[in-house]
Amino acid sequence: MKYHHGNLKEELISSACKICEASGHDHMSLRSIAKEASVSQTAPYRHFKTKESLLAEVSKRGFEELTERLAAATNKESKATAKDRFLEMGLAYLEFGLEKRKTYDLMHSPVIDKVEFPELLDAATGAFEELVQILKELFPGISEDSLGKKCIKFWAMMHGLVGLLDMKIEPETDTNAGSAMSVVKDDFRSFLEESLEI
Amino acid sequence: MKYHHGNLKEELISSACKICEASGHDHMSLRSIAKEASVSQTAPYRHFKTKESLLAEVSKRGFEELTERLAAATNKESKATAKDRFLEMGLAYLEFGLEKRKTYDLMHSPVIDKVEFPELLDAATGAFEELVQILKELFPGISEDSLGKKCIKFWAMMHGLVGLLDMKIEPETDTNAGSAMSVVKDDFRSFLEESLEI
DNA sequence: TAGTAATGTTAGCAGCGTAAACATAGTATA
DNA sequence: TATACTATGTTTACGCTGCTAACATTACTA
Repeated sequence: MKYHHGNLKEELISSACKICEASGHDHMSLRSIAKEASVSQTAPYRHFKTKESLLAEVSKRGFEELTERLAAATNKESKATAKDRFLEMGLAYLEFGLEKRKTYDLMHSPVIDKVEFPELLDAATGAFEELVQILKELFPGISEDSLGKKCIKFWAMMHGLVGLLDMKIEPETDTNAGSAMSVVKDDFRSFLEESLEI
Repeated sequence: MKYHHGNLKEELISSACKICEASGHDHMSLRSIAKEASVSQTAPYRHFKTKESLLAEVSKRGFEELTERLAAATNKESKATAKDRFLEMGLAYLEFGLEKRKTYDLMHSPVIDKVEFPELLDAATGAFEELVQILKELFPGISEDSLGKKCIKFWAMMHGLVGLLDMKIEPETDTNAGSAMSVVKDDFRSFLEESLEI
């Protein structure tokens, strides 16, 4: 029986990330995470005060990856116009949300109180900041007030869109031409371009 | 010991609704619901196949109430213009989301798979239909395609807004003038009016 | 009035988060 | 180098959970 794993904390987090994306955060048990890391059921308590704090770490990693993706999409090094990079960012957000659906759910789940985990709040805010920056670039000299409104509208829309796209609520128009899935997938760029008018 | 409660199913649902709004859906236990209804721990199983199906019923009631509120806000009997009634609807949506925050979370939680509960999906779609109707009225002769886009954008934005307003992610601009809370509470109507341009 | 279906209870399972007590290993100090 | 201390693992156990099975009571129906 060998004690001292060496890098257990990190391995627990990555096990947790794996299980989260595979089964969803409400099917994650501390015991199954420990098992995945080949360690006793209570070992995680040497590295995390509660289960919630481990989930918070998973959520934080999610926001960090999202931030990276958004930053890459709006990369100033690119020769693309600010508008094009803005559109890329919107696409990147949606892609992350749909690709890492269950992690995205955890990130937005009320199960984890962000107030209790300042680092998680920072990570979430960091992702939001990417939007703030590109919109500042798109609308130079914009007032703080207008900028705030634009950010909120766009962020909220993107967040809501992920939910709709995943069929949590599927709209129903007469011809079903308005299916969220079809509308956005068919012409996401024009959809986003129009959104700039918000 | 008196058997046969008489109206247990309904009482379980209302107990569940009460506990949900009080503690949040992840702190609801079947046992606490049964206790609230002064009945044994396994009694609910005579009326609900699983805990999830009871939660689905709570969620369904939530969508029904939301639908009622949206319908009341856009009431055609009213002498207000279509635009005003549209704004009222937006306000009603936000009010519901913030007022019944925990129920709203359950309604949008992935814990309940709407595909497994067609009646829940119907209830959710019913709420969405209220938006479709008022937008049709606002934009007579609009194409199905455009209508679909408008609906999706608006619905997504409102949903995202509820999340932002509840500080799940609080935006951070230089002066904090862009706080979701302040932006929307200060001038919700103008915020929504601009949204019509989407 | 007898038989059956509906609806309640009790007992008990396995899985959960977590705390307490104990075991081992690595590190700092005498 | 010996010893104490700290970090990090295990074992055991508690109360709570969703759920099943077996049983009890009441309501309905032939």
